[in-house]
Amino acid sequence: MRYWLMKTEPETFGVEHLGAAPRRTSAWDGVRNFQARNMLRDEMQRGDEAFLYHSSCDVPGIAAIMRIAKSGYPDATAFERKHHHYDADSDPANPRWFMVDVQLQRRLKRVITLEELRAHAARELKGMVLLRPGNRLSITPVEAAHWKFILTLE
DNA sequence: GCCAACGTTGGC
DNA sequence: GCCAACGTTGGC
Repeated sequence: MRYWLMKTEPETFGVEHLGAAPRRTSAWDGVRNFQARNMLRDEMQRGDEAFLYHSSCDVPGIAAIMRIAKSGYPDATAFERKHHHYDADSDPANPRWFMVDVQLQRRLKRVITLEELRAHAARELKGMVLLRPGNRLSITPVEAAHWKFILTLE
């Protein structure tokens, strides 16, 4: 089992959108970056766990834990002409973009902020992809040791 | 294959 | 709103 961190803007798709109904799953659509696509398509497996990270907001940070409920499958929004994420170059016979289904496991008791994570960047969280300068990837792998440490901050 | 121009991301 | 850091595009 692997661990991931998935970024989202809370106003667009935050923890509230995942929530409420138990066992509800949501498709993580709209990823239009090849590196992230490769992870969605090739690496993320059902049962993996992922931090839900809120970006572009007042307090960026980790807000919840999700479980991958379904491994990668074609992102159908790429084929919908009217859709915000439409991509004319994605051929339904050979889809370019992929998504996974996620399921909320639990909200964290509090948001673990980017600032806090950065405070440990030189030691406990050394090498964490999220903290690398210039990183913009919306999906990043998380090492098991980092995952555990972050939960101790909660 | 190079690289400049451009668009996007995302913290601040 | 600013801007650095990337990714993508497209001319050559």
